[in-house]
Order: sequence, then C-alpha cells, then structure tokens
Amino acid sequence: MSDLLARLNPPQLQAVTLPPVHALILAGAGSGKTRVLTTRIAWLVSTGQVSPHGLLAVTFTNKAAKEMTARIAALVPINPRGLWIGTFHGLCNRLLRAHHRDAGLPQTFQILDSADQLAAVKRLLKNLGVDDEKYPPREICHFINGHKEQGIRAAQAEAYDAWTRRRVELYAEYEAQCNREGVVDFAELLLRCYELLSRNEPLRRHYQERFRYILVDEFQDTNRLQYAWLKLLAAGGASLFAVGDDDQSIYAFRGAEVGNMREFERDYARSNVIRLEQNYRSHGNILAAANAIIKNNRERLGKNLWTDAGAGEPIRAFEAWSDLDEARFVIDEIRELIREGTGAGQVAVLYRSNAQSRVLEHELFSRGVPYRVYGGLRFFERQEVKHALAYLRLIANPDDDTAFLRVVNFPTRGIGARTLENLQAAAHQTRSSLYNAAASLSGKAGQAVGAFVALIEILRRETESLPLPEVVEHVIEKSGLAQHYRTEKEGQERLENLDELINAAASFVDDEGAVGEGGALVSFLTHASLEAGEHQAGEGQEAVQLMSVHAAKGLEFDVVFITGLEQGLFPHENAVAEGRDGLEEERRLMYVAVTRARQRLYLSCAQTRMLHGQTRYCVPSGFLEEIPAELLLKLNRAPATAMAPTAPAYGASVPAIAGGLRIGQTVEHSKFGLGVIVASEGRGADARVQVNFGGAGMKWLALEYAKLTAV
DNA sequence: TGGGAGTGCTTTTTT
DNA sequence: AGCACTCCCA
Repeated sequence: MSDLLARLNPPQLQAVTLPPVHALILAGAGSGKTRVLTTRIAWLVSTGQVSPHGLLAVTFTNKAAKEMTARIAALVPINPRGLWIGTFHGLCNRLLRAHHRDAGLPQTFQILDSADQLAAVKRLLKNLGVDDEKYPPREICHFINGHKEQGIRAAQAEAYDAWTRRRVELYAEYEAQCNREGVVDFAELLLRCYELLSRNEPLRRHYQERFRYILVDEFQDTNRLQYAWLKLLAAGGASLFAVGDDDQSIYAFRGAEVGNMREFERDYARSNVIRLEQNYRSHGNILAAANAIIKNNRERLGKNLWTDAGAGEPIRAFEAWSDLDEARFVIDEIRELIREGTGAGQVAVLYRSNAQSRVLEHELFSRGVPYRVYGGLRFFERQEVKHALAYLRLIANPDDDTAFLRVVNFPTRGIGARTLENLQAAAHQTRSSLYNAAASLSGKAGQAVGAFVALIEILRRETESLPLPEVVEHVIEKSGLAQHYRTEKEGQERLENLDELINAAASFVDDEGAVGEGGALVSFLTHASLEAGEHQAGEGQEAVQLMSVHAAKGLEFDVVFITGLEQGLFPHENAVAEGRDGLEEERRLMYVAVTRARQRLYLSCAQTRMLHGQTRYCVPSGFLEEIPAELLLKLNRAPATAMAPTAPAYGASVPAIAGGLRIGQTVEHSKFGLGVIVASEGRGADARVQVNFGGAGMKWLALEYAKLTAV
C-alpha cells in the first residue's frame, strides 16, 4: 500500500487520498492524470474504503477505459471484470440492457452509429416527402443530436419560426421511427438512460446507493447531458471526482462544454480544487512555449506547467516556400533523426486538417521512410463489414429497417427502387417494419422480396446454435457476400476484411467471455457499434506517425513536427470567423499540439500551399508570434537567405493587396462579421478579395466598395 | 443494373 | 485537386 503512494508528488498524493468529497482535479498535460485516477481507485479499494462494486469510472474513449482497467489490475489484485469502468455510452448501454423493459426498449435493441443515423434520417425524409434541400439530412441529424445532448425531447423543443417548427416535427417523426424499429442512436443511449434513472425512483435510488465513488476522466469534454447524468448518479451522496484540463478542451464543436468545469467548481468542489502542474513529459523550452501560447486565452481556470527536466533543446522553426518544400524539410529532418538513432515510431507529424497529410505521405513514401497515417476509415465502418453486420442485425432484430435496406438488394437480387417504394408504402400503412410488410407484396417483386426474407429466416435458423465466429462466417458465405466479392476485381481486400470480421468475432468471444443480455450476437453487434476500431495511434510501432492534432490528444512523442502553421489553416479560418471563442479553441489545440513533444519540437509553415485545387498565399500563424523569440531556433535554408539577404520577416513574400490587407488577414465587415481573406484578384482600386465569413459563407468583395477593417 | 459524367463540398471527431 | 454523391443512359 505504501508502495502505491510512494512515487506521487504532493498534489498527486493529496488528490489520490482525498476523503469522500467532491473534487476537481485540474490536471495539466503530462502531469500524471491517469496515474492519479488509477491510483485513487486502487487506494480506495485496497484500504477497504469501498468495494470494487461501489465504484464507477467514466471515460470518453474505449482505449482510455481499457488502459485504466489494465493499470488498476496491475496495482490491486481484483478482478477487473467486476469494475464499472467504461465510456459514457458503454455504461449507459449496460444499464439500458439490464433494464430494457423499464427503459421501453426491446432487449435486442441495436445501436445506430453516425452513418446509420444519417441513413435513417435520409429514409425518413424521403418517406415523408420532405425537401432535402431545405432540410439537409446532415443538418437534421445535428439538430436532433443537439437537442438530445441538451436533454430536450421533440415534445419540449422550442420553435419560433416555421423552419424550426418543421424540424421539430421531423425530430418527433425520427423518434417514432427509432422506437418502431427498436434502434437507438448514440445520443439516445445517454438521454434514454438519463430518463430511465430520473423517472424510476427505485432504480435511481439503487444505483445512487450503490456507486459511492464516481470518477470522471477528461471532464472538460463532457456535454450538458453527460454532466446531468453524473449529477443524477451522484445525488445520493456519492463522491464525484472529476479530472480534466480546461486548456485541452478541443471538442466544443461537437457539444463539449468547458463551462461544466467552472460550474462543477462552483457547485460542488469549491474547496477541493487540486492543480497538477508538474509536467513529467516535456523539456523546459517546450513547456515555456506552451505556457506562453495558452496565457493569451482569457477564459481559463488558470494553471502553469513546470518541469525540473531542464530547458532542453530550442524549438526549431522553419518557413518553407511551399507545402512541398515544407514536406521535404520535414522528411529530411526525420531521416537525419533516424540516422542518429531516433526510432521512427517516436516521431509524430501533426497537422490541423487531414487533407494536409497527402503531400507528407507522398514525400515519405518516395523516400522510403516507414509511416502510418491515422484518421482514415475504421474497421467497422468499411462497407463490406457494414453489409455483413446488417445481415447479422436482421437476424437479431428483423425490424431494423436501416439494416434491411442496406442489404435487401446487396448482392443484387433484382429488387429495384420501385419495389422498395411499394414495400415502404405498405409498411407505412400498416405501421410495421419492412420485414413484416414483405409478405403483403404480391407479384414478381413480392417473390423477390419474399425470397430475401426467407433467406434471413434460414440464416437465423441455421445459425441458432452455432458459436459466434461460425455464425459470422456462415452469414458471410450464405448471404452471397463472399461470392459477390470473389467475383469483384477489387474484392480481394474486402474479402480479407470479412475474414478479419470472423477473427474479430472470435477474439470478442475470447475476451469478453461472459455473454451479455440478449446473447453473444447482440453483444457483438453492440461492440461493433460502440467500438468502431482502432483510430488512435498505438505504442511501439516503428513508423513515423501522421495524424491531426485532435487525434494526437493524450499521446506523446520524443519528436513532434507541427506543420501548416499558417493563418487560415491553423488557426483555421472557420474558427477565426466564429470570433473569440473560436480562436481560443484553436489556441487550445495549438497548446495540445505543443505539449505532445518530449524532447524536440519543430514548427513549420509554408508561404504557398495548394488548397482546394488553388494555390494560396499564406501568412504564418499568429501562434508563432506568441512564442518568445529566445525559445526559437530559426532554420532557414540556404536558398531562402540567398534570395532574401536581409533575413525576411515571416510572411514577407506574401503579396499585399491594398490598404495593408493581405491573404490570411482577419477582417471585419459590417454585415457579414468576421472573416479571413483567402484569395484576391486585381490590384489597387480594382482589387477584389475573397473572404471566408464562416457561417455567412464565402464572398467576393470589391475593396473599393466593401468596408473591410483589418482586425 | 451498373457505369460514366456532372455537381458540389471541403476542420477537427468519439460514441 | 479529390472525393462523394446524384442522375441519366445503355
């Protein structure tokens, strides 16, 4: 036990050994956040203050949940299976499966991922004959999810204009459709679980009394509903222990509310706020740069990282002529580093947007440096995998219309759009699922659909008593999917992925062992929806790691390159156009990027860059100027100095348009608000500029008439 | 039914 | 530029 606490610093020790109170742990980057969480759990259990049964630990990603479980298991001899450690969605799913009747759900309810949800909304709009120009499916999804995340049902949604009234109606129709089909989207998992607990007093009391200690990781990423869910569970006197870093809040765009931290501090943890400010990751110069950047943000709880590791190397800054030149520089440096003995896996190249990876990949590939890119399509999102899962979903729940439509004619069975329209009309009339309505269809088309339904029935019967991996294999084969891909010329890789799906089922059975409510198949389908596959980088891969800054959160590398540090790109122009909050989120993103580096940090920008098929002239990011010059080592290559002997200031080569404006400049317009100049044509009085106003869109404006003020 | 041409969009992303 | 999506024709 003393071992457990031996290597903690004073604030860490204080946090770990807090009595059962509410507490907010402000954990800076690299300050041992996970360590504090896991050690606290281990300490609580090993000192007998709580049984593992009485703990609830919540994370955002499956990876974090797994890591936490593994680390706790290494600290105390308990069976990690008995611990309630998981993601918000995973835990809500668990509660809803256990109490599906009280929650008004079929035991085998299926989970829609974002793509499934979009498909479901598209289908709904089509069935209702809604104009999808005026009501774009994506926007409707966003509207629905936004309301659910605020805890608002269609019946309570406010609407002050016709457009929104219609959207609320569509939200209500969507709710009805999901209920009819027995499916639940991601936001619904949380909202349904919240409602279950708040309406069902005995159940709520049961869980409130059971969970004495509730611990939350990455608290800055919680949305309103998640926070409400936590408060509800903790309302019976449990201790709520929230760990987070407001400076690393980079997910406001998808509903995270940093304000939850301030609110939590005010309402719960006023006297128990602990700051973890000692950083064990980065050298001093890197931290100094990070601190200098983040201190420009106004909305902060306040925190200053320090280290006793020494200043380390200066931060290397490079201004390239073009994106290609930048890529060459990065790869030259990487080759040199590898030659000197740095492992390729210890080098990360970060960028603001995934499109930037292309040039870098090309250069890495042509110079034979091993690399791995994160951020592509994930395993369970591949079309062939989704098709196979759709067959499995129909076996588990025939009312799942999304799954039905996905594979009713794949592989092709001569069931055309016309037939499906008739089928949907029939289903709509009888308010039943497509599967049930299939019997009512007559004629040749009816036969084809009938054959499909018969196929599903046969598959269900044949797989009834098979172990899960064999179920998957059988379905892939007998559905015709395997045959279809065998004849397709690009099908080899898809076949391999289908084999991989069988393997995934096998290892799922091995890992999970215990079969949840509703049987192995339902558990596996849930797993597939909730855990779309490896997206974040793993340890120990001997390849240079390429990823967006967002994807790098939580990771660390010896050497980090932050590329594309240009106005309009990083900070991104859309964010800048949103105003101060947008810019502050970009700055937090920059802070996250910088704090990924242990020993060496490179910052680079390019003067020209291909973007959307056009060459753009770029101004270096304002974030570069926020770093004290004495921390920087400017690496300009020979041609640069030769052509500009007086050491050019950043951005000197970007042509000025007129009136001190240049591309990348943030401007304000009386009607459109804030925007960023992205292109120009003409000179002097004739000059026109293209400005991205974010929400107000992209506009061409004549400088002579438009009143633009440089900001 | 499937492919080819035309159109429009394009930040970040977990569950 | 590159990709996803739609539409139309053979």
